[in-house]
Amino acid sequence: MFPALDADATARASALVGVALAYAPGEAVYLPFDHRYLGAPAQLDRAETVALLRPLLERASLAKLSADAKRDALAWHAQGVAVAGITFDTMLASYLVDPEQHGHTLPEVAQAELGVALTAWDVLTEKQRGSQRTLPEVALEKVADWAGRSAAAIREATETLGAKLRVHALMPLFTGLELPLAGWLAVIEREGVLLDLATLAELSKQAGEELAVLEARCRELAGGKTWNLASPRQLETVLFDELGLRVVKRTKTGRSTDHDVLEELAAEHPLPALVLEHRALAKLKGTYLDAFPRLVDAGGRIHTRYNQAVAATGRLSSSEPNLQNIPVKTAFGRRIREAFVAPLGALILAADYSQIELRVLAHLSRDAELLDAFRTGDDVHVRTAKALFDVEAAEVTREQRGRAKTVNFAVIYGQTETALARNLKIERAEAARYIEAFFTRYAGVRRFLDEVVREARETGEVRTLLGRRRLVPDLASSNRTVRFAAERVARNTPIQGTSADILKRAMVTICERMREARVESRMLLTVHDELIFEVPRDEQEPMTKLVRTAMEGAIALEVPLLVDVGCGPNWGAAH
DNA sequence: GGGAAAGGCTTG
DNA sequence: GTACGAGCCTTTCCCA
Repeated sequence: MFPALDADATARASALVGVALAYAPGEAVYLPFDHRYLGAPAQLDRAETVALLRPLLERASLAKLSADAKRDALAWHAQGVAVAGITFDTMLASYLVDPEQHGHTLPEVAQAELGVALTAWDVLTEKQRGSQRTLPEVALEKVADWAGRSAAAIREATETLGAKLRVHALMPLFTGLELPLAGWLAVIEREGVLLDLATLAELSKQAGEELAVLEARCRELAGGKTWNLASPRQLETVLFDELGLRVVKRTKTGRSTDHDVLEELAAEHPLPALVLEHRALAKLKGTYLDAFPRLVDAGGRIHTRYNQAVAATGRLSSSEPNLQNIPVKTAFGRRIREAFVAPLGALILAADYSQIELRVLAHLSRDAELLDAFRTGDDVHVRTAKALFDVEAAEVTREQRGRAKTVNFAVIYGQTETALARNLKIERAEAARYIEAFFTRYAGVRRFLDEVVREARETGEVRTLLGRRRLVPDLASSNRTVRFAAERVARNTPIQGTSADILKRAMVTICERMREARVESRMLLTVHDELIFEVPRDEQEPMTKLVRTAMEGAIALEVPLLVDVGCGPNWGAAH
């Protein structure tokens, strides 16, 4: 099926650069590797191979294909090569065709698209307990064979996936949004964000002392017994067997001690509240305060990975470390954000969309009341509160606004009255009344959501405003639980996914404009509806304008998009 | 001793 | 029997 590969050329290219196969030079380059493989295999000269491949990679018409464009761009940048003209990416294409059918790594795509079983990385490197070969330690013939087959699979999959992108009208999203975004994500990841280690150390020390105090008090309350507070199993024994507290909820294997349970039991005994406090603090210490210092580079920066082919709705996810779940809700948690700092002479600029999902819902549903709320600039939660509690805007209490906010989100998530009741800690009938009141006030929203589900049943898919699709086969399930879950997915995905489309489009535009304007500012982080930048002080004003303009103008909706921008010495102060 | 599952916590 | 989308930590359990 494929022209015979020149074994020597294959081996040379593979081994030298990590693993790259220059295939049919002059036409295309297929890159079956990512940045982890740049371990400079010893057999060949790195500079020689970089020199060999550089002209291919830096010329737009030549460097055509890639399994994972972002990784390639990162890896090559480390070699001093600016990859240009990546025009395909099997990972992103597979993700757009069907985001959740299977994973989108090259072996998974090869299996699904071609029925070809590629050797897994862990098999190639003979990973066994405690040991794994590095690429240079793998026999050259094996590496070459692996690289060659991978490159051939990319070539084949590019054909099949390209056809599917066209059939499903996904090409504009692919070439206009996801592919350019991949390159910018590589730049963002490479840049990293500066951490103030002294702040983290101080907070860790405080947390440690507080945890010790909590442990001592818990021990007293448990009758002098010492146990591991981090163990739900042991806590179960203490609470229910030794203290005789009542069982609120069960897990698969025992009696639950989760947050809701402990909150309820707090009314009967002082211990649960202390355990809650301990858990929250231990979480912050373990996940952020103690983990981050180990992850910073020599320049004090921390580099996350933005996964572009994971979330089924089209959102990005962040890992190693996840910088999209940095605490914000508690006072102590917010102090962790203060450790994300700007270097001397610069500021952190944070820009976030105001209520983007509700605005998207207003646009998609064309509901008159919701459109009016956003066009007149009213507080939409207050509007909902007026409907729920039958009061005038001026009479809405904070408590009522908070409940209305929860109801607004409940609708976006397709929540049922049972779940809303549990969430708001009210009777089911009361929750049902809220939901009914919401849909009476926003009648167009109900029509829209019903229509989304109806159409999804017909077509088997839902789409976002930019045409991103998600398949929902479970709408036809005979299992009620499964079917209802699919209906919630069908209702929520166009809203969450359209918001993701908008933010991604803003990211690409902003990065392009920043490059054109030759600013020193850098985009550092993205958190679903928020973008974080590092901005030299003398660029604060132009950057504020650039970012706001691009975000608010990312797409024209039936309602305005509003962006809040703030600056400060750190992430915490920028809001 | 390693890996997977379970339970729980963080975020938009 | 029910909230949408994610990732990471510790403990527990199982197996070689």
